[in-house]
Order: sequence, then C-alpha cells, then structure tokens
Amino acid sequence: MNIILQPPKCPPQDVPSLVKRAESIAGLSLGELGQLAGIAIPEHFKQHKGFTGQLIELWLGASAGSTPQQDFPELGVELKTIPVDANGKVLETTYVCFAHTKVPFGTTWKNSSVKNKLQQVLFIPILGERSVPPRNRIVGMPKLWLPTPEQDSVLKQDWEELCEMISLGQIQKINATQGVALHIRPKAADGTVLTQATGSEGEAILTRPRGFYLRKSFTQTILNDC
DNA sequence: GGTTGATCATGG
DNA sequence: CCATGATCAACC
Repeated sequence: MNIILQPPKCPPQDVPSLVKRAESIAGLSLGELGQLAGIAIPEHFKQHKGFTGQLIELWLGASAGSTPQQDFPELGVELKTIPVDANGKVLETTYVCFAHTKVPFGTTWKNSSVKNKLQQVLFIPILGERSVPPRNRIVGMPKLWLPTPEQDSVLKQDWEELCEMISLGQIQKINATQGVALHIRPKAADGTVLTQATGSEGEAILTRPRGFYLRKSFTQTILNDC
C-alpha cells in the first residue's frame, strides 16, 4: 500500500504539477525525506542553515543546487520554506533578495527584483521549533501565493521608501525597524564584508551588504489566508 | 518573548 | 565579493 517516493528527476512542467509534488511530501519529516533520497540530516542547523530549503528543492525538482536566481524560471515560481510552530505560527522572517546599496538609475517597483521574486511564491511551512531536531521536523501543506493588490501596494510603499533612502545616501541610517511588510537587514558571511555605496554627500563609501526580508507578520497573513 | 543584527555553507 | 539557501543568538 505504501507508495515508494523518490525525488523527481526533472522539473515540473506546470504550476499544478509543482503544487502536486509539494502536496505529496506534506506530512513527511525531513528525516524521512532524507532517508528516501539517501541524504543524512544534520543534528542541528547551526552550520547547515540552508539545508531545509535545499532538501525541498531536491524533492520538487528544482535545479539541484547549481544555478540559482530562480527556482522554477519556466513557471515564474519562487520557492520558500518557512519554519512554523505547532500552531502554524511563523518563526522567522523570509529572505527575499539582495538589496542594492546603490540604486541603479531607472529602477522602479515594477522592474525591481523584489517584485519580480514575489510575483508568485510557493510557501512550504516546516513544522518544528528550534528545540525539535531537524530530522523530526514535518513538511506542511504548501501554499501558492500571488500578491493581492493590497499586498502589492504595501510592499511597493516599503520598497520605495527604502530605495529612496538608499539613493539619497541614507543607507547608514536604515535599520530593520523600517517597513511594514518589507525591511532591510545585514546579509553577509560576517562583519568584515563590505560593499560600495553612496554617502549623504554623494561620496563613495563602504557599507555592509544588505538584504530584503519579509516580516513574520506579513508571511503569517499569507499562510493564514487559505 | 519577539525582533534586530550577525552569522554559516556553498557556488559562481 | 555577490547571491543562493536561511537560522542563530544577543539584545530590548
């Protein structure tokens, strides 16, 4: 009666089959998925922070760890795993993409990488708090999300405000308290990594690389709206 | 307890 | 160094 599951060898041909694949692994633990795929699960994620995402990518047939940029370019779908607790509460913010420390001329919300990434997202909740060993964390039911006009508007406002500060040379003043749904935080291997930016007088400065992240409250409303 | 800022691994 | 995948842990 048991169906022997194994990771697909090719990318899904359309969005419904992608969702179907995601649904087929819902309810299984990372340990089970690892075992079926012949992959060992780390005891903790202290040094393997991207492990869950890569395991799910494998099981859904995304380009295996090689060429990033988009998970399913043909489908226009971005894949995001998101840790939740037993009550479905979102435990972490969600990384969206790198934040340019210099805003290229002509960049608008419509052609921004943030909007591009968030056009269509398949969220896969992973049930398990930090106290739960990774192998015992359970894959939840996937949720395919397309921003509503209201959500798009909120994201657009946050993005425009943050980009305006960057272009005005105020990047040093940006912190993660800004933004209703979208905020900017450091994103680097460690504190020594620096990148080029523009200072308040228009001069070239070096600053920490940043990334755009979705607030927990925002992703929470997405997951709740089923 | 929840958020912000720091950090880890990997590939190009 | 940039960008992918995120979680850790200090701090308020």
